[in-house]
Amino acid sequence: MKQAVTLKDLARELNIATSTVSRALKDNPEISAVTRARVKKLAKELNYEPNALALSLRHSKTNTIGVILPELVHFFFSTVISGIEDIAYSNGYNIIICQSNENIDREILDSKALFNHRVDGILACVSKNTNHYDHFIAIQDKGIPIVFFDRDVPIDASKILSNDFEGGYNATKHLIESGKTNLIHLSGPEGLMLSEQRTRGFVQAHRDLGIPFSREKILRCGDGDVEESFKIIQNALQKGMKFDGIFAVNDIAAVGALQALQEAHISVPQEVAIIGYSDWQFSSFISPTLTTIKQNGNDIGKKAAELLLEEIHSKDTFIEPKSITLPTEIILRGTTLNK
Amino acid sequence: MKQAVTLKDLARELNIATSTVSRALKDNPEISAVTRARVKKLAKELNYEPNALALSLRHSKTNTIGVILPELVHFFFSTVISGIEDIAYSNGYNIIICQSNENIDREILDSKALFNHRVDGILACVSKNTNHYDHFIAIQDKGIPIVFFDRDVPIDASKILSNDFEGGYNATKHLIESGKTNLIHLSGPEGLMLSEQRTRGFVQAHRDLGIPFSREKILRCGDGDVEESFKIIQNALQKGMKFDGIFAVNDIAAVGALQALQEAHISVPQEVAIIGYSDWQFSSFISPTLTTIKQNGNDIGKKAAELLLEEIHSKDTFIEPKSITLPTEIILRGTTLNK
DNA sequence: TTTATTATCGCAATCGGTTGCATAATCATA
DNA sequence: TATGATTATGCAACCGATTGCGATAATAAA
Repeated sequence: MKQAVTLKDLARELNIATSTVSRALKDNPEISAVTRARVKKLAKELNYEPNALALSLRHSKTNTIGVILPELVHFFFSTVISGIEDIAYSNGYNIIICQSNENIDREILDSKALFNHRVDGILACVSKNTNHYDHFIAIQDKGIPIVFFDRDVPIDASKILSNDFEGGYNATKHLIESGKTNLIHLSGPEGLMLSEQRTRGFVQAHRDLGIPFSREKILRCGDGDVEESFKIIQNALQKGMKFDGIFAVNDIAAVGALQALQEAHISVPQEVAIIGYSDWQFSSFISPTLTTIKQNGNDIGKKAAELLLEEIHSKDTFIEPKSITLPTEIILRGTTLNK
Repeated sequence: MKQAVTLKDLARELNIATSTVSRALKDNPEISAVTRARVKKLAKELNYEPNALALSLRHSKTNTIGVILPELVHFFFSTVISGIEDIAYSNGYNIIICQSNENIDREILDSKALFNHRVDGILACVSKNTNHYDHFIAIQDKGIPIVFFDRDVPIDASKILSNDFEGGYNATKHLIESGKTNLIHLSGPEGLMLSEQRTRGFVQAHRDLGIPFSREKILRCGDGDVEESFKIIQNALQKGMKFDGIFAVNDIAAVGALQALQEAHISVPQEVAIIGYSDWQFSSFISPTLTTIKQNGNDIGKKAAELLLEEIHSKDTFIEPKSITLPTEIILRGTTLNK
């Protein structure tokens, strides 16, 4: 099987030193124009491409950033990746993507693999069940910057977060201002700061707007699939629970709730309004269309990548970690709008 | 800033040669038990991790496979990736994912980047507008195996395809057997073999079942967003075009069609039935739920990765390219079932 | 003609590991 | 005691590039 062409191959062919070839290819003025031309011609003929591994080893720089995230299949994350790619590519960086499948063990393996590949930096969104952070701290200690996004972590590092409190607050406020005052909340997994913030927003909006609130209005919905929230709402209805509005921790949970309501012949939004979170792709397809809180994933990805590159480029001088919280936006659609 | 620990660091600390350290860490019996223990102890203390770059360079093996695909945001592709990951990880390989954004120029850059990183092999799904293949052939010539998936290409290489002809055929047959005999087809981009196969299936089913067919039943729908097919169907209705069934090249196009019909107060599936393709995540959420052709992305990813690994492991001995076509499955739902 | 100055190019170390071979030390055997 | 076998370790080349420094030859200046 053919092997890739190396500098040495070119040098042997032209009967000159590899160092000369190297310099010629990068237009070093110390090499005569004649030699430069000869080298370049042969390089083109043989389709020479430099070995990035060797370069990385030499320069201790891979021009690669690693990305760890829970699941690719989430629409939000795929928009984050697009944002990351935009910034990375335009700065000459490649990216390696790992998905942890919401599993801390996989996350640990991934982080180790990225370190072993000597990525120049890491962008990470921790898994739902990540409850210790040694694997990230160990990498930071080796001098590799990490920027966390979307999900907050108790680590001294830069973070790009979405304002989940505000999102939860505005979602709830919108429901209340639409005339719904008996709300329930499908909350996310316990311990995931992002979902706790949304819940906090839900509670605070009740207080600020003078709506009574009790703890049993919060229904835990941690798995994040349609079936789970479907059953939870179905169950609530069977128990005779009364409510006229639902704030779901994400659009998937909102869809499950919607289906349960439709099956029970409860009209949406007339009898019960629903608001989701994250503006998944399907949310504008379904019927009625789903009101939701949009996090701009693309922006989050871009900001996170920019921040990381900044830290990479000033590796020696210590940089104070920044924490940026991006605003959310409410997308009004059919599940809360009564036309 | 701290630097990563190297073999040399360990050797200096222990006052022995790096080669001894290297051997000790991998339990080489030529090294005395005492030394081995000392080395391992220090390695653990300093949190030594081998530099994958150096290893790769030395062995001319990165244990990494590159993946090129059009867009991550497609549900189908994210399932393919999961399949690839399963196989890759369990065989000790990492993956680098690049998305071409359906753009051949980006695809060329990606393929070059992957080659420069000396991935051991590449899994590729070409972009819609890829019309020449030199960039892939150049890489093959350098001895790096490539396996293509989902979209067929005129290259001598292994391929894992989905049986798009069969899918189109069965979709059409299902519509006809449901009593719909005046069908239109929202077809995919011209030149994309996969969409042409689906169209071929559409035509052949008409022939086999004795249903008259004319070319104007095929409406080109190349962009693949909801708005496009929405307008196409809206336009067709305004022109007074008659039809009682739609076979869409994918679920996104099917949703656009559904919306156009609903806006025109045409009942689905009673007046017009719809069938999509690929079983996107949202297809079971929308109302009515969408009948579709399912391609098992996970299987495609797994098979493709398995085939690639096979070729990687027998790099020297020539391997005859295999072409595997996986069957599709029809998922019956609301847009064709009249309960 | 001799010395100084350039213009070109090669040597060799380096990045962080691996590995064939040589070497030194220890031990057993005749 | 000398020899051979065994054990434990080090030396140095190598993977594919880069780069400081030195070498050589050609040219210019004195």
